[in-house]
Amino acid sequence: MASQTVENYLKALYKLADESGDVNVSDLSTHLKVSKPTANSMVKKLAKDGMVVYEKYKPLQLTDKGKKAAALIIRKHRLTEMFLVQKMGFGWEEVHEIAEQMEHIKSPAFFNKMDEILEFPNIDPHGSPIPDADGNIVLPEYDLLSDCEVNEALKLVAVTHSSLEFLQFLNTKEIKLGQKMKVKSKEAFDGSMTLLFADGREETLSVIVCQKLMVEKV
Amino acid sequence: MASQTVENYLKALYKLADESGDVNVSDLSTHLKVSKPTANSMVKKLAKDGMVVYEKYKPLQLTDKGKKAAALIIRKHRLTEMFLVQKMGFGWEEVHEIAEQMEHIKSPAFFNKMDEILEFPNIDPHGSPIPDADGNIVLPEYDLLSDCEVNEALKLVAVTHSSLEFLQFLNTKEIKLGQKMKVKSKEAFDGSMTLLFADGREETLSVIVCQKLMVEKV
DNA sequence: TTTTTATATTTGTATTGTCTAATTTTAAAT
DNA sequence: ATTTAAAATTAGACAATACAAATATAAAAA
Ligand SMILES: [Mn+2]
Ligand SMILES: [Mn+2]
Ligand SMILES: [Mn+2]
Ligand SMILES: [Mn+2]
Repeated sequence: MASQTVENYLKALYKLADESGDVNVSDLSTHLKVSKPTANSMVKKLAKDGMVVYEKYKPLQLTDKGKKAAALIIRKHRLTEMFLVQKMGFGWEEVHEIAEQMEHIKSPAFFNKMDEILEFPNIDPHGSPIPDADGNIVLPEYDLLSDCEVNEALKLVAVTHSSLEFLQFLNTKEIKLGQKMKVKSKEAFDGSMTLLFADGREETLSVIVCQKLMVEKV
Repeated sequence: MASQTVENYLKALYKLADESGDVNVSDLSTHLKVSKPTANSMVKKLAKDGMVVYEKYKPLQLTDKGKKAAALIIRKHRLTEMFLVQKMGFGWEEVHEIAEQMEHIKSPAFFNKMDEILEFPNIDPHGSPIPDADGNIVLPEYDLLSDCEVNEALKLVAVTHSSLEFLQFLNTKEIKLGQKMKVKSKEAFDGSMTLLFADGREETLSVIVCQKLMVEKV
């Protein structure tokens, strides 16, 4: 059974590859807030255990085994977040830190029960897909709000960053997943967008925010 | 913040003192399935941290600080067990192992939410009292079923051992907390008791079982 | 009181996961 | 083509947690 430490490395490798293609030891050390030698020696250990393909000075790659292990941890993380929000009444901004710990619980029965109580959800409270029990994940095809044009009718389906500060900012603006909206205007100068929500509300968001919101055309 | 390892030692010291008065290093090493030198060095570390009063070759004692820390871990354990049974549909025999891991989650908000959802329970699914948020615990005054006499009217209020095997045994006999019963007979020879339940059912239980059941006179 | 046994402790070693400092390799800039 | 900078690796150390073997102490038995 992998230690919590090893599990966190696997998850980090998976996420970094997902976000930015090639992953190097520095990325990993930055993401996990450990020194480069620490990340380096862990990578060698993971390679020895068949989790990572590793050649000195080359980008890191998870093996299929490593990917599956990582996906199963992410499954536990996201099921937990969904449970905390849907069944325990937490806000979407409060659940990440708790899930960060719960994802290491060793009990298939516990997570299966969560899954069942939640009626087998496909996404977590931030719109990220939940891998299935085999570690397979369906990557949804969403658009970045910042790439959308004036007059497009959209639905907010995911946020790509789930920091406390960002989610609290969205809370103050009453912006939630599932909301329908239309792009009213887009500033050429700074990329900021004014959105018209279904309930008539209008909000102007900076490009920095729009780049973190994923939408679907409706 | 105490490590999971340290938390397990504190909890073990608390439980052993509760069950058997004086605790020595061997008891601790047996209970936690570690060698005596390992237990010995941990005890010295706990003494240095003000959790344990320790003098070479003397019985071990938790300080008030150590007792409080232990009680707060036990609080998390028992709240979790209650949540798993009451809100997630687990059987009382399934929850101990999961709670053993969940008790180490660092998130007051998480356990406060559980407490609230459960409407501030006083006992866990096995009838053990749940310490309050300050680590104070009310020790209930129950009787051992094995000490009761013929014809006494009783209510089952707690089990003193929660092993999977014992709880599964009780399940097969459909014996649950809260059930009312009367002692129909008691064998002088082997101490076994025949109980008459409120629903008319009769069960004969060995003294070994009766010594693990706590009752209240009604 | 001496001997035996059980318990406890010390000593020395291993593993995991971390660090800093020094060195090496690769990539980028001149 | 050299030089410089960034990235990666190696070397050496340390804290936490564990063990086995050797030794010491206390308690029980003779
Ligand atoms: Mn998360
Ligand atoms: Mn984690
Ligand atoms: Mn328990
Ligand atoms: Mn535990």
